[in-house]
Amino acid sequence: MSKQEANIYEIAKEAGVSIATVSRVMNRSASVSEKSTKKVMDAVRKLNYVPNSTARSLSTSLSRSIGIVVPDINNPFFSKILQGVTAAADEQGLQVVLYSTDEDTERELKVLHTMREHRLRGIIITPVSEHCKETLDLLQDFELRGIPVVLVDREVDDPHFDRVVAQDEDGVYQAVCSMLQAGHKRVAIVTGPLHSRPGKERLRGYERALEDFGIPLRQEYIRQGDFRMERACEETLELCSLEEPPTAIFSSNNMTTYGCLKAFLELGLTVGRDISLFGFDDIDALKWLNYKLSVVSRDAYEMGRRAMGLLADCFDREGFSEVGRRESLPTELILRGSEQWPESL
Amino acid sequence: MSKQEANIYEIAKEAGVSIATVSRVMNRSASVSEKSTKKVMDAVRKLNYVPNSTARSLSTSLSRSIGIVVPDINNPFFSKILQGVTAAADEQGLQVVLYSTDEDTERELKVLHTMREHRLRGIIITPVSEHCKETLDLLQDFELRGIPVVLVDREVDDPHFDRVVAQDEDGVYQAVCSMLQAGHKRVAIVTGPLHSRPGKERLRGYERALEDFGIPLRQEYIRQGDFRMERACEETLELCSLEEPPTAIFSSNNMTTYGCLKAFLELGLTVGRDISLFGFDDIDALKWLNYKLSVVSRDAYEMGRRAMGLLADCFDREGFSEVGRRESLPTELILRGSEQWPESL
DNA sequence: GTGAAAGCGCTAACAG
DNA sequence: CTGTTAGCGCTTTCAC
Repeated sequence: MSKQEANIYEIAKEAGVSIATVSRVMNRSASVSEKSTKKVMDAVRKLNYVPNSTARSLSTSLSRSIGIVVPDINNPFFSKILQGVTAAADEQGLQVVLYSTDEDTERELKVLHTMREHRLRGIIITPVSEHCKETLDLLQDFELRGIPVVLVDREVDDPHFDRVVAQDEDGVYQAVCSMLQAGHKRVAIVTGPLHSRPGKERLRGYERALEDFGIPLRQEYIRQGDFRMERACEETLELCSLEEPPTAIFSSNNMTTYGCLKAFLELGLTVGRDISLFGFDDIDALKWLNYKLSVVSRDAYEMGRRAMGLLADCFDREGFSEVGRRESLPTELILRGSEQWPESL
Repeated sequence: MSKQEANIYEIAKEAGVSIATVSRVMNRSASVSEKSTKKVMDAVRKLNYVPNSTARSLSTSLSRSIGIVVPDINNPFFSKILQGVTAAADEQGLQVVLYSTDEDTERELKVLHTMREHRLRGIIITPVSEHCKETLDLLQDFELRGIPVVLVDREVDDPHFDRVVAQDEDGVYQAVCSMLQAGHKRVAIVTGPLHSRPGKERLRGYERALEDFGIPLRQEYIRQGDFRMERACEETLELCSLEEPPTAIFSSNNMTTYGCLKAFLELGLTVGRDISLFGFDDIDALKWLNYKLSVVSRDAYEMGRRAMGLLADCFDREGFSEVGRRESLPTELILRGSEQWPESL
């Protein structure tokens, strides 16, 4: 019953060499004679030795773990990002420490504080809000301490950080154009929170498309949402009860899309027959159910991978550049027909 | 540009006390005079000091992080568990290190190996397979080293570990009974992998229900799936093309349910009109879309919390008991009508 | 090619 | 109440 962990001294003793030699063998850091190597390896096997990474981190003052902060683990978009990050981190031999903020600024600050104690090598984060001063301070503090930060999807008021985002505006622009081309004149949008880059950019794409088609913006067609189903449902209900309701709606994210669909159900409206709908972010469930919804799609998994890539890059470079790099991934228009002019109109 | 981290010595010097006093103040581990406390706190603020948890871990040989190993981050069931675990861990001041196996035994072994280097305080895992000897060895090795392991949902061939599971058999039994009560005589099941507890138990629930209703089992109605959509779709297609096709199907998990629905779509069958369906695990997307599917539901979030609870419990106790505890959470029958005798039959 | 020894930053006796 | 000191397990000069 050896509840004890063997340490480097025991291996050295067992192998009849010094701890320095053991260390060299374990890290292949310098050449060691074949004879010594074998003796060490035998001892390692015999005592079932595994080096203690905590001690190693302390000694080298270099951690092997990165932190990732997501606002909502359950949203498929973020779990895909998480998947991308963990896959890429694994390839680099890095561990991923997971933190969740539940879209709550208070929790975000708390999380960021505890993260400071744990010597993380770097941080990947989708901040709750883009204008939270305290969050920004904390993130800057990390960089000051030599811990690089990479933003994903959402940004903060500081061009300094590296970031990976999608070309939201462009995607939405094309999506709305496709609706307008289909003959729609009254196109509405349920936006995301306008204090965040994604929310703002998607709205801008919508506005630009309307302008290009010479269609004046109507304030009552621009409903602000919060990327959550409930709110989106309410806004959609109100949209549909306008004197002159829209014939098409653009929904700004996956949860918003569910909200729109829920509202349609309550009103007895069928997409493609009574109204048109275009969503942002593809939804596996709908796809599998063969629900013909056109969407602006992006590769969340790849976004996660890229974020890890940028971070790993920072590790290699000395110092930090004044202005962060910005990886902007393309979006893809997936047309499944729901953008077309509804049959019954 | 203080890219340097302040350490306990600098604080001690700045405050004019010894490092022991600083340590005591930071940990409230012993009483320190008000005067000293204030001096230390001032120094801490001035130098923006944050204790180094790596050094602390090494010194106390007590880690503040636990590892969680999931087979598929993207499956909502596991992301809910993850949510429960992180929430509970957070309350205990513990960090969560995330590992993903992608349902691959090779990756699981690799992950488990790297986990040994990182001094985790405990481990929560849903193993890929229940009979993998190497995985079992590794898990036992953790326990031997004083690192407790808690199993979630799936088990391994060793009663020693603590575990949290759902009462799958019972839930499925009741579900199938409700279909039989509705008048169905030909009820099929698309199972999960039968080398895992969930797969086996759910099949047993199905069998027991049929027996209790005096309906002989028909092998052609028991189709083995793998908890994935594609396979479930194929099996369902075959089921429906039998000479005497079933009038009702029980699907053994959320992905399987998608597979069944996909098959129905291809065949032009509508649930509730042409065939009955009962699923295991509720699906948010379907619920939001007001899709009337009856399901056996369980609280994955709570399962995650319980797992963390059991683990925390192990930390407090000395030594390990011979036989692990087993928390068995109830399932809930959510009847939405899809279990009823189809209209058109 | 190898070993001795000085840290990495902190905790925890042990004296005072 | 406070300071001194010896580790925690490993890496890394610096001699030999």
